[in-house]
Amino acid sequence: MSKATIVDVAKHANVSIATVSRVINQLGGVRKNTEGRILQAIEELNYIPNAVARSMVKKSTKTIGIIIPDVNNPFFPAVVSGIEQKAREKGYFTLLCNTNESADTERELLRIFMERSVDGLIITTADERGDQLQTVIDAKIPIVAVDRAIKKFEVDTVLVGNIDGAYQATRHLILQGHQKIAIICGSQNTTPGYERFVGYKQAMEDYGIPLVDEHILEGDFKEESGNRLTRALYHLPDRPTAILSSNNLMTMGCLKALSELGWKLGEEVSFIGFDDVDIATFINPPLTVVSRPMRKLGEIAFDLLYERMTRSSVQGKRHYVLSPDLNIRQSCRLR
Amino acid sequence: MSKATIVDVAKHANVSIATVSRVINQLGGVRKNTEGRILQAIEELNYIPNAVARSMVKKSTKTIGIIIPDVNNPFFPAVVSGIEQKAREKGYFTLLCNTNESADTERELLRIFMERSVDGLIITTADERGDQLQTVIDAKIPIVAVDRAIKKFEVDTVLVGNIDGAYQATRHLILQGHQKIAIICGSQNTTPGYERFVGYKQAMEDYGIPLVDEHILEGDFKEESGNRLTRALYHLPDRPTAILSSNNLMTMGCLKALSELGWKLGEEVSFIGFDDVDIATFINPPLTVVSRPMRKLGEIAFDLLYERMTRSSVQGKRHYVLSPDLNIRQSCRLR
DNA sequence: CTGAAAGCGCTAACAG
DNA sequence: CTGTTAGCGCTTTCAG
Repeated sequence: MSKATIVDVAKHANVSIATVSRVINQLGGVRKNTEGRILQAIEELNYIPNAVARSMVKKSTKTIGIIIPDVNNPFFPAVVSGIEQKAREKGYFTLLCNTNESADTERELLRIFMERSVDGLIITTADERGDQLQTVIDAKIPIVAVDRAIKKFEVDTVLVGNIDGAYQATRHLILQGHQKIAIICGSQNTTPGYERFVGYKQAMEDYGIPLVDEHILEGDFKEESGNRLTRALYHLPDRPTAILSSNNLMTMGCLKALSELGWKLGEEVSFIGFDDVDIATFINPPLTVVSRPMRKLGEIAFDLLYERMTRSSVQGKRHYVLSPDLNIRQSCRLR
Repeated sequence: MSKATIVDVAKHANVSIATVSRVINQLGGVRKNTEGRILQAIEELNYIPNAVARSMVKKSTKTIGIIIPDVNNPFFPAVVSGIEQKAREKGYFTLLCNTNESADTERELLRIFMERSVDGLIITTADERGDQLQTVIDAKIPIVAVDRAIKKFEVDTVLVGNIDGAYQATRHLILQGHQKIAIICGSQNTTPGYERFVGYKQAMEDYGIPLVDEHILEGDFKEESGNRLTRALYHLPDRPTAILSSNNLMTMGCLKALSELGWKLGEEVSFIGFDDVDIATFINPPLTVVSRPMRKLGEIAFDLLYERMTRSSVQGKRHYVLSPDLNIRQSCRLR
């Protein structure tokens, strides 16, 4: 009993395959009686339509590709659940792939997506220049950029206010009396990494606090760098009294370092992290963080994509910038 | 310039589509010269083979479906990365879906997988009875069960030694002098949930320690239940001196509860969790846990599936049981 | 309301 | 070595 086809159903119900197709796709215009026979045949033969064949003629796979740079960063899975929920509602399926921040892997993945004819693409790219997207653009496949912009092409984009978030965090620290505020930056060749630094810098300047080179360290958004750089700060002759970490993974590294060094969080050093981490509320003291609306990001991304995929011409590319929230808990103390 | 096909390439290179197909698929038997012309045509036209059309005739999509019950549990993404790496190496692509422990969602997903003709299925089912797999079995699509067995059908299975792990953990506690050992169980209608309880029970019995009903609580593998049940234990007149938590999410809940209650981990109450959590090593004291080889689980799962998909007849179903490790850190104290 | 027939882009015999 | 041709399972005119 291997895989009934539409032909089998047609024979079984004594109709043509066209009619079967009509009822499968609920196109109407079929007599109740015939429809009944067909439904019954489908049932009896355990017929399941072949989506591959359908895609072939419809030239639509009802599949969207999603590319993220790091599965191990909980931020992305959270964004992805936002996308997936919306997608499933609309009958779309997702192909989720991880580049590990490698531009080469991204190219390869993009090619596979093209081969598999995805109807749309949602991407947090590993290379914001965007040349790798040329073929996708040429094929007129809708693209939505999430969290990181694409320089080379005009595409719908949904970001969060990184400058804003970092500014708020830094100001919070300043208003509490801190002057020696260090920042552990993310990769400066990514927009989020760069912008968070900009927000920090702006706040410092606005409040007339001179920047100290030793207090500005560049990590790579991975845990290890957070750990390493926190240690570096600790061993500075002019130790900072507050630290701003540019993402969740590095925050984890920082926290481990603090604990290992015995550098008392909230007492000897104030701390704010970018992105909420699941332990934020239960470590002692609870962590003040800049939180980003992750699911929302994904939902909006899919909505934008969906419009492009269905409505033939949405004029102009849209740019969304969602606001982050400063989530004040107890890891910052007045000086 | 919308999507060149094999026909375009053939015309451009002045050969037949069959020859083009030969070079695309590297079947050999094509004169160097012709091959050159074809390659050039492909280049010039930006031709990308259409995987949908290929699947249609080859009756293989080079896609495997993966079903997991909870994306928010880091255990599963870890298993999945093991699967994906192996899969990608072999040229397979994965369709990853989450059921949220809903048997209905699982049915729906299974149907979609069938429609999309996945070549194989790796599943951690939300319903171990397995009736929902009937159609997949009928279609002779290979299945590998991971972490949870399937009762109704004989399928390749890869599990971890839950009884063993829980036994080791419990014994460790006992040997440290604990008698009042509580267990926060996972759902008892899942094998892992049940078996971990069995391991606990066996150890208790082997060492002649009577079971106390109030010390045996059933959670649902979610964080909230870990939190709630820990509180319940705390308020018991006969408070336990050690707790065994049946999974990572519940462990997080337990830890939060301990911290909120001021119930001193490692001092007033010893603790062992099933599954490593990323904060295990950096909270104070570091957590003793039963750790499972997650990536390995995924890798083996794919290997088994791959054999079934490629070799026509592998005789008999295989069952793997991987050993967990008791990772001793400092959250348990001698009494 | 229903059926016949023409593809969708590609692979796989089978001929030459 | 290369070309011709028959499908793969389904949707979609176009006729009846």
